[in-house]
Amino acid sequence: MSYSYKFPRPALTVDCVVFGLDAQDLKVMLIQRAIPPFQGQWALPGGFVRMDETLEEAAMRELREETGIREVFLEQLYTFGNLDRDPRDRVVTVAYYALVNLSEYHIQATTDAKDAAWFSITEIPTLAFDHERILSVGLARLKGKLRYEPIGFELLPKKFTLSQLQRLYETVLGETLDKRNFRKKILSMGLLIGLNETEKNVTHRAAQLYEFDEATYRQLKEKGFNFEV
Amino acid sequence: MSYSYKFPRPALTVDCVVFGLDAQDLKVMLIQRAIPPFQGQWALPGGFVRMDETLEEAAMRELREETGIREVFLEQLYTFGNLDRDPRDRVVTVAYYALVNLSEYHIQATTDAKDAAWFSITEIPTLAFDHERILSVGLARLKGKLRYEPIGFELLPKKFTLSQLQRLYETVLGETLDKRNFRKKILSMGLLIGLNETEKNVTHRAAQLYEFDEATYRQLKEKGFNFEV
DNA sequence: GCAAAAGTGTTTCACGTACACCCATGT
DNA sequence: ACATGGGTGTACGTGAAACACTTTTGC
Repeated sequence: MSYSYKFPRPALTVDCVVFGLDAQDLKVMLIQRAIPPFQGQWALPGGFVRMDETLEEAAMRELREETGIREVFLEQLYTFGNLDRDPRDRVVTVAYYALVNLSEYHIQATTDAKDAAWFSITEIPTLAFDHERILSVGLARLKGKLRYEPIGFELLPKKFTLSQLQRLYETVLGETLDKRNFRKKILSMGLLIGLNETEKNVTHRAAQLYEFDEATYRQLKEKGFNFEV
Repeated sequence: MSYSYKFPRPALTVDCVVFGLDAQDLKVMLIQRAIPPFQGQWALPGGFVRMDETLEEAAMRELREETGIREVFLEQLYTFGNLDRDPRDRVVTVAYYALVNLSEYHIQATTDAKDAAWFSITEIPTLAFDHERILSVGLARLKGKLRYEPIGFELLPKKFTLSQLQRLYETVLGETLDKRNFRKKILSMGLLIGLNETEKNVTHRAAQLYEFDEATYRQLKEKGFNFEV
């Protein structure tokens, strides 16, 4: 191959920290490596960046190929460039994090040859490369952003109850919130559309369903509004 | 050269958005390119990542070589990987931003062959590559972080007056702040050490000097304290 | 009728905000 | 003495936090 700039080049990969939320806790998608190095170990989904795709496209493609996930919230996290990340070669990786709605979306455990599975954030196995560090940076970012940007909705179905939303915040942030104060604050922002619809198949009083009002959020944001929970 | 992973590789560079503050306004360090592409145009300092250095080391080295700057606050900003960033080749760049104290530190305009100069943030010339976009992302980050992390002190001399600190916030955030409220808030955090020393060579009443108490900040931070202006 | 979660207001306190005058220093 | 910024306190209003009982539904 021929390059215009004649310098030795690190290999460039993308890796994705994919978060999902189920009734129990926060989950992360991992894949079991089919090939060395770290063959058989669990790792974040990811792979090499091709010459004809942007970084975000590469992250999307790897997610699709390895986990079947499409059209999710995806945002760049951090770029890791330590010298010893990969035992074979110098590899720099651009990490992304993704938020998926685990309830609507029963993701195929396997699309590629590898195994893919959801792990509770409290039961993460030893990971390949420096992926434990990447995961912890991803988790810190999720916690940080959840408070002042409305990204939590990406983890819920389109229609959700206020209790689901509250549980989401409690689970991710690791603290309990007061029900009345939470509802007051969330509803006072005027960013939830109350539907004439309630939960189904539930063994107690059915709760009202809501949708996040993305259009209104964008308008408010332009005017300097700050989402904050 | 021989690589373990046989994929074509994008070239990898680092670029730095270096901010400084003088009596007038916020400044950015630019260098004039000595070689193509974009020869003669202004650009952010930066260059290729070597195989034996981390990304942060590369950013530090480029700063040192091109501008003479050492030992500054440096933090990763974002990684830019569009296909058309460089007309000659696929180049991915990891951008950093740096904060320097422009008053103590009279930076050599030229250390390398290129010209280096400070530009007011309001008078930025056309920049090479996608550096205008990188700069705008850097500025947004600076504004965002200034509010909830004590990074502003990096732009001031070690000993500073409260008015200097307030002017810094006003300049970067682009809004005026109430003097009494600003002092009350800043001092109530207990993170400034009041010195038995005042300004020198000033044509009016000399103001008391303060230092940022980094050690105390770190302790408070561990306990969950959040800096916020 | 009972279990399980939904839904609902008020009081209290802390903090943010608005605001104006005297002081010290150098020329 | 005058010009320039340094330094200081209070009153008010908003929003965060604490807190408990009734309602609905399925079993």
